Amino acid sequence: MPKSVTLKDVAAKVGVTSAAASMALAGHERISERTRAAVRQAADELGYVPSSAGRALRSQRADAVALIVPNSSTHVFGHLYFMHVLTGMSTAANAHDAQVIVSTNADTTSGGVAYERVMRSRTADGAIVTSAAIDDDHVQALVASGLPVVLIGNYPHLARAVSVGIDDVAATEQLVDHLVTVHGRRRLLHVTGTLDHQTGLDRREGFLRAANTHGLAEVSVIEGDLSEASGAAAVDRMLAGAPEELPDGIVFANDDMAVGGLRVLRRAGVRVPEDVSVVGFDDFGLARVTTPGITTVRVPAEEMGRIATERLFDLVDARRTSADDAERHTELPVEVVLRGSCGCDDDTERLAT
Amino acid sequence: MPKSVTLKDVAAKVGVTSAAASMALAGHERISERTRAAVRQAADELGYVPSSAGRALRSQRADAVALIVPNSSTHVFGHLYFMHVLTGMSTAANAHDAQVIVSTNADTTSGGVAYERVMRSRTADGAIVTSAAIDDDHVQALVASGLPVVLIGNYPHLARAVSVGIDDVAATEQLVDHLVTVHGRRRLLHVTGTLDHQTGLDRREGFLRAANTHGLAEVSVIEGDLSEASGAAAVDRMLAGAPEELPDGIVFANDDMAVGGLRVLRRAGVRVPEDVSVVGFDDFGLARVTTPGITTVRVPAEEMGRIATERLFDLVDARRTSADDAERHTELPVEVVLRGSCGCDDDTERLAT
DNA sequence: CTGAAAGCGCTTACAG
DNA sequence: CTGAAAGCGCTTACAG
Repeated sequence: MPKSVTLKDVAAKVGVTSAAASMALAGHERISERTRAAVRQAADELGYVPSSAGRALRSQRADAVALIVPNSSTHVFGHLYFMHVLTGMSTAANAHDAQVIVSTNADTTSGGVAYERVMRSRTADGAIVTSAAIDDDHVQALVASGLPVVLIGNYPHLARAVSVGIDDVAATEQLVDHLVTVHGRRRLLHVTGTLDHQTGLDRREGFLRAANTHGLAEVSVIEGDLSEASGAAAVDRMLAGAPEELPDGIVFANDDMAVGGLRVLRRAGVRVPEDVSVVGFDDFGLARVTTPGITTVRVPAEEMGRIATERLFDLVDARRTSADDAERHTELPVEVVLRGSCGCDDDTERLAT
Repeated sequence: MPKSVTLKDVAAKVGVTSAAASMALAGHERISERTRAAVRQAADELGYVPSSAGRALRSQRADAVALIVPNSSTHVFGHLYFMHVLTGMSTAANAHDAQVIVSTNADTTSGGVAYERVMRSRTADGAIVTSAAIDDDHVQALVASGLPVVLIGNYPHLARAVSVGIDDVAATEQLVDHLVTVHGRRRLLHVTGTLDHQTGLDRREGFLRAANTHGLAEVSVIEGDLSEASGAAAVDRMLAGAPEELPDGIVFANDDMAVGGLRVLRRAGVRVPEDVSVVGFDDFGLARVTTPGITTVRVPAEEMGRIATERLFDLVDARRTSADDAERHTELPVEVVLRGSCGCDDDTERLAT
């Protein structure tokens, strides 16, 4: 293995102290222009790269941010979601010359201690936590500990936390509006997400609110868990009902469940969208690919990751200065994407306001 | 922000030196059982977590591994692929109490210097490089530098590199065998992947080899780039040919292109699988969801990530001992997954040998 | 203005 | 056997 080049090596080559070399590379005024140039050249020639450990130890800053993936989430939320968030984080982190650490909980049992370990060990200067359950004590503890954390999603019970999210209630209302207003659907079924997550509650709330607004009498709700299988199961249950009372529209709390639902409907010979309109939520990749394409709400996961990370760097920097108390929650706009599953034209995918 | 607890704090609480406390926590024999217990208790009470920077600086080891994502790849390869690899890496890294760093190249221009920076700065002890182009000089340089690196994929031109991959040639041959033997297809089209990646070359090679084995006279090849759009474009071009010479089977080098191809075929009124059999490659998530489902080869991306990381830790450890020269290349088995797009029964998804 | 020490937190090799 | 220094690589605050 190649011996790594230290600042001392660079300094020795030029004939200055390593302190001087450090300042030279930092472009410090007090080092003469000539010396600075010499040091820079020596560093280049030797292939010097500062040791992250040395720098971190001295500056008390790791120049890294962590994405915390709760152990339950890999299954509950899709791979695609995390990758979008990660992409957004990378963009922001690159802009700050910081590394991105992905922290998955090793064991399902001992749970969230891992969160705090990462933070207390100062491996990362702060963390992004996404898709945490409402009653996740570890997240609560992490936020309460005062370590820099930005949450993705809505956490009304964690009022002090900094977060980035969308308006799930309003977005779901928009979907229902569309089904009622454009496609004349009135017997709607909602298949919920996990109800221990705020998104699950909010999307259900949006569904019920819009149903109420439109005076829909025959609405039903089945609890799902965001998995393809649970979407399929919900439709199975639905089809077991009286034929004349079958819903003419299904609002799935995410696209995965809609995929499972579509499969069951197809096998049962129920035509989508002729007999039943279907809508999903997320648009992380699947909805575009099915036949028909799934009308859905596009969640800007990548932008959420990017903005959350920007906010996180604000927090980290604020610890040195103390310009705290910017806005606590950032809400991003979403778009409804119209495809074939609701009854719109599948070929010309359109974005509704 | 909470002041972080150091070893000195723990030591002070017990009344020993920090050196002794360090040894106590490490379970060192020379510290009495009583002291060890006292130190452990103090550490617990104070919530002590070792500083990763301090430890890394001292031990010359970061306890972290990096996943390097070449800038070109985010678009070329799917999000799902990286997430599978990342999941596998996390599993292995957790088992070694190591962090996972995701390193995306910031700028498209200056390119791969970022690779070496991460490594030379010792932020990570080693790196996994995946989906690198054949002529990627940066990867070559990284491997040549002697820093611990494990490649995912096949790199015949980098004979000394440690790598984990699958046999793309044989897998593609299996697909063709299936189309010919089971479904009687003989006029086959291959839509290639990117030909500056070994997988692209190997899958084409497998296609041509099998076509030759079966004595297929009317085969054609169109170059693609793994994107959905390029799959669609390839089929557009195919459909522009003489109707009586249209292929009766298409072998796409990945599922994304197959998705694009299916869309175009559907719009053109060509029935899949009745008129044309379609197969893809990867099975990272899309192929299961389309209608019909896409017959494909399941690439064990998660396992590749896990095993590559295990190999990487071997390399990192080998630098201290020197038990080098295990096997250079690990080849993992793949499965053909039969779905509806080739003509098999879509409902009972089967795995062929 | 500039040289060089001190110290971030840790662990091991050394001195007693 | 045990106490405490030395040093990993870095940068800033201090002494001259």
